[in-house]
Amino acid sequence: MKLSEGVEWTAHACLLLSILPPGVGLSAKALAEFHDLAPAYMAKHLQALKRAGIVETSKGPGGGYRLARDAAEVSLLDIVGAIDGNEAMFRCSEIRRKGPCISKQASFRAPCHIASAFGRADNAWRAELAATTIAQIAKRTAENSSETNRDDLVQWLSMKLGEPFTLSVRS
Amino acid sequence: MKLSEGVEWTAHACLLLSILPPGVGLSAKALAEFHDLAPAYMAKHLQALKRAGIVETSKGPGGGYRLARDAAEVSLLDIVGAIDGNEAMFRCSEIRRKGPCISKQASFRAPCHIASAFGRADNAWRAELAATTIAQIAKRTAENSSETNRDDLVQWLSMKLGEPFTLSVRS
DNA sequence: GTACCCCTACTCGGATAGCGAGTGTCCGAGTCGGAATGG
DNA sequence: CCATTCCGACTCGGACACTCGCTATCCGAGTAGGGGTAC
Repeated sequence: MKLSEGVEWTAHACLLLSILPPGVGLSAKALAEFHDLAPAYMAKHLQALKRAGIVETSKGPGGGYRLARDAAEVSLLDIVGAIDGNEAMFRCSEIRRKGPCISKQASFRAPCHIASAFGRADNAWRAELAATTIAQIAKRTAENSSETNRDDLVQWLSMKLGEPFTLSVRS
Repeated sequence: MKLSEGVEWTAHACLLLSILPPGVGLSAKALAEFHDLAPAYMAKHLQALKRAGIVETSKGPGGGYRLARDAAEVSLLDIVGAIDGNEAMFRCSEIRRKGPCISKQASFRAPCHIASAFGRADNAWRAELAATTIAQIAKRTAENSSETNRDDLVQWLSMKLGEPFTLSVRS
């Protein structure tokens, strides 16, 4: 019952990608370096994001990963689904139908109430994640960041992109 | 991000224990047999329930497992905590503090908004499970069970307990 | 007949193997950009 | 000076080992109850 480590990695990666100008991307190596993570492993997770249609890729020099759609259209649930899959945490194997005291005349038209309860909990969890987008997180993070941190970020991105970079608020 | 199989096993086991008269228990072997499960593995999970204080045990002939408190005081969250632990699914490792563009003057007084969002989702999930008790599930299951199923259950329990057993609604 | 004792069967409880998903890494396929070259 | 070609470096993408936690099992510790025996 533990979320994959890659969820945290890719969520932060998407957060970084969301502040780039449209059409501009960053390589897996750069995205890993930014948070001091293993480059190869980060690349593996980013491939999962691409398979899910969250990011697009370009090969060759100057290529890399960029968001495939607006940051307001990328939810945390999308990222979780891309990395860990969309299966429910609780998977009912209908053990109530097994056992010695189940006769052939037994009927189970009603759903298993244990599975139903876990299903409701799962829906509540997913609803909360679906309601949180990368754009929202980026906005809140920007509002709480210090001047120093912003300057360092701008300088680092300018170096990595090979062109002057300025922070701009995107919807 | 998958719940342990033992959660389903022990939830159904608690459901069965909840309809027994006070002070009466069932052995791990019988609880496993009832749903056609591996006895040794079921015993392992039941030990986890005991460590969590959900069930009590008695050794020797006639002994076994019984609920340590009223079924209305046992929630699905208690069971999940006993089997899978109480740690949050998302564990923030604060990677935002790592990396080359974090200077010594950087300040992170505000919490990580990604971790906050996952924390809210976790709380929603746990709240739903905490609000569902074994007693509620037993009540709903009883209301939806057929006459045949109830008779088979009564007969099986009478045999296992070695004394006549009758179904009674408990709060 | 009664009280005591022992013994057996039954139960829990922790210690011990096996396996699969997640973790971590590497090398090949493809592509863009620029340098070199010839006109 | 300009167009073309070729080469190199950079990037993604999938294929390949490794580790840890869940799965699964077994055997020893402890106990209640019943049968046997002595009084």
